[in-house]
Amino acid sequence: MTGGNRTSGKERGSGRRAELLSMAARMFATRGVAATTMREIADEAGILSGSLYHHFDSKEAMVDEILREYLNAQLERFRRVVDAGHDPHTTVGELIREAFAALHRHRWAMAVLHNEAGYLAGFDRFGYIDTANRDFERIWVRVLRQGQRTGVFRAELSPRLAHRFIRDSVSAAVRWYNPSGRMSVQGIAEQYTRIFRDGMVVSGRD
Amino acid sequence: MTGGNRTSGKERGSGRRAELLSMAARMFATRGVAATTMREIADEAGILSGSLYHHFDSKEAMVDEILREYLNAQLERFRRVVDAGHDPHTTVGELIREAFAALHRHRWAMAVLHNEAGYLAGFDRFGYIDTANRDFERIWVRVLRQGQRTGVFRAELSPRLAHRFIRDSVSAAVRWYNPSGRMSVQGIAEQYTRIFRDGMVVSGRD
Amino acid sequence: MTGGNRTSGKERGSGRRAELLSMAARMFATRGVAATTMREIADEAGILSGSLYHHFDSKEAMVDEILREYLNAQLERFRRVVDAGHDPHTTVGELIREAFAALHRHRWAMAVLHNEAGYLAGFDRFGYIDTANRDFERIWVRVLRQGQRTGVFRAELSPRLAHRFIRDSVSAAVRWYNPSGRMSVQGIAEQYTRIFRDGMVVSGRD
Amino acid sequence: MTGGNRTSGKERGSGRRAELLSMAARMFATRGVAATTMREIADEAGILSGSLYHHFDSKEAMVDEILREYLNAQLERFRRVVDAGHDPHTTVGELIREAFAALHRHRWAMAVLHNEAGYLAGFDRFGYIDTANRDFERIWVRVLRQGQRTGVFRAELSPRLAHRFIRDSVSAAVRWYNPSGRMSVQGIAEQYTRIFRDGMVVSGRD
DNA sequence: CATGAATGAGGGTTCATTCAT
DNA sequence: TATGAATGAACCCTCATTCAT
Repeated sequence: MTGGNRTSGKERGSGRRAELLSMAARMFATRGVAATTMREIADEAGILSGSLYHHFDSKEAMVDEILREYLNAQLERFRRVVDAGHDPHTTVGELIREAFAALHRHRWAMAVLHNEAGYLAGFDRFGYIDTANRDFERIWVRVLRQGQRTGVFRAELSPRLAHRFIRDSVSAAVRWYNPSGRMSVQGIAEQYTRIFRDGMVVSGRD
Repeated sequence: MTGGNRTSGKERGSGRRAELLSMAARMFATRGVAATTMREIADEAGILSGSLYHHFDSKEAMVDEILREYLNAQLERFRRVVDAGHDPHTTVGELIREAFAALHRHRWAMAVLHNEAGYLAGFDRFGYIDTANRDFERIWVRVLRQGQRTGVFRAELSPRLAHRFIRDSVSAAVRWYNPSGRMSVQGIAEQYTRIFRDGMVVSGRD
Repeated sequence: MTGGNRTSGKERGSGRRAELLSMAARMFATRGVAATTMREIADEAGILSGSLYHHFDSKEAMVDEILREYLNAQLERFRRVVDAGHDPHTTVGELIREAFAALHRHRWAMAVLHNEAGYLAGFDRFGYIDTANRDFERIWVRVLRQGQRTGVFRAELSPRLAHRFIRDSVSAAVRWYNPSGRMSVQGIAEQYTRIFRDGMVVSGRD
Repeated sequence: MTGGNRTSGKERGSGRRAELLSMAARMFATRGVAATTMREIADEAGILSGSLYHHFDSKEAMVDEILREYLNAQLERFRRVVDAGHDPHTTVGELIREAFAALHRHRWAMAVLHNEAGYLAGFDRFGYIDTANRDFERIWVRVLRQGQRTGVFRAELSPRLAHRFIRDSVSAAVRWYNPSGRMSVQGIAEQYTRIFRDGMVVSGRD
């Protein structure tokens, strides 16, 4: 009765729950969902596999919760960015910044989402991922189109393709990004943003 | 490793073999390796699961063969590109072209490699993937550095990061690229190359 | 075994207890003992499954109590009937009436006893069921034999078989008897008694 | 490829299959379906539990096959009896004879059907049991009504109740009937038929 | 080459039960 | 009395793999 609000049979908000979920997220991201067993998660937590079911309805439910939390939070952030009403150039910069911030904050969820897309597509219950992806795309495409109309972004680029380009580059980085490594998330963000905006070739050429 | 000769007890080069391997590759790529069962592959081929073992030593062996073929072919192609001795700008263009060509030719192998990195890392026998990745990186980094020295590419970019950027963007595209869709692989390649080189922002701004 | 006193560590006689036991009996009867989980019983009662153990030692103990109560009460009634000293014809009629009365009063216990005989036989602790069954048989067989001696009942019938016949017909009815349905327990009893006594064929034929 | 005709994924007609199914039927009947584990069945057959799934899709599928075989065969037999066009008195006699014959032939299936009605009702896939029960009832009720019209059977009896009476008496006998015991199935049938027809009380009385 | 029966390990999940709070 | 977290054993089922035919 720590959290107070009940959802689907199992309580949310308890510290233990969050802890277990975070462990699971890391393992799902690192080894793959199918390749991570409930027993392994339980072992890592120092409990028996059966005890996990006191907190979560199923393995799928754990994945579900991990993904939903990330998707909701990120959509919220993205919406706040576009609602701020900056010019497209600035907005895109902010969106990229938020995307990289997620690389840090929601590292494991992003990795699961990125790595297991095919696997998750096999389950009806994860249909909302597609929906969320379309929501993300709509946000990006709108601001990219705006930028094209105002002459900031190249008119010959397909906004949907450009969105996928950015999305995939950032998402894929989750696989090699090391929070305790030399490259900070800001460092990567700066370099990537540079390429997105101005490319690798020095101006004046080509 | 040229084919036609025997490797690990099972014969190579037979048409049936290639057919089975291609089916398996598609399924591994689409549903995930762990989530694709030997029986499913056999079902798809119209044989019993046990019969697969007349062609391949194990499931891992199938994945192995799929990946090795791709990695060897692609390394070969990349080497031929750099050996041609063009200037860095042209070479990078050619490398990108080859990367996108692989998106078409080795679609499933690329997808498996991209999606299952974490899973495959758990097996000793797939250690050569890391080796190959380092080989790829070395090739890219060398030509990018050359371009920076000759002033073609921005000096402030990390060549290794730039490589990852390109590699990830292309690899991730395997997940949504549809050979029978509206966007041809050349179309995608052109737009991506444009961004890699010149960015999304129209010159003269920012 | 009169109630009110303590038996095996848990108190008897509390209203809550009886309520829980009645719920459990209904569920055991409807879904089967093995197929009814302690959690389901607890859910129905609005408590947690662990809390059931404040009232009962175990699931078996619940079944035990349900069955014992019924068996004791029914044996007691049967004995009172035979102790009344009526003629066999009347006594059998009274016994049948009591059997059908139990169909109403001890509906769930009868159903459990009837349905789960095989399952319960696997437990030592339910050995008393066999004993009780033999007690019942002894009562019936004695009065049936008496009736055969006095010429009321057909001499060629096996009293033990006749007893089983009656017992099974009544017990099995528990499965489709619906207290709020059109057929009252008295109505069923009358028709069944008619068949037991005089058969379905109109007199004078065959 | 022994049987030749395929049904739902697993082959029928193989001797091993029938053997396994018969073992399972006996165990389901004796201990209860829920209380019989796949491992126990496999142990009894001298194989590992996983191997059972080479022959059957699931535990439910085994129960299903056991019940379907019995229900289909018995319905067929009953229909053949009524199609013979005898008078109601004879027909009912034949039906009872067939019912007791099933007690011998389909002993375990009958027991499962009789004992686990409540449990099986929880599964959608066993909905056909209800249908079959209604088919049986229709057959019986029709011939009983006919008999009432022609004056053979007491008019005051409810045909549906009478059917249940007979059905339940016979079905319940499966629980104590012992094929190697003193009482033959014919012996039981004769006594039961006597009661059904003429009751226990000697004619002329009451 | 293919079949079909089997293995053996393990996977997700359930469930009666316990116990500190 | 009740909670909630955990146990531990078992359950149904899956799956890569083997092998006699």
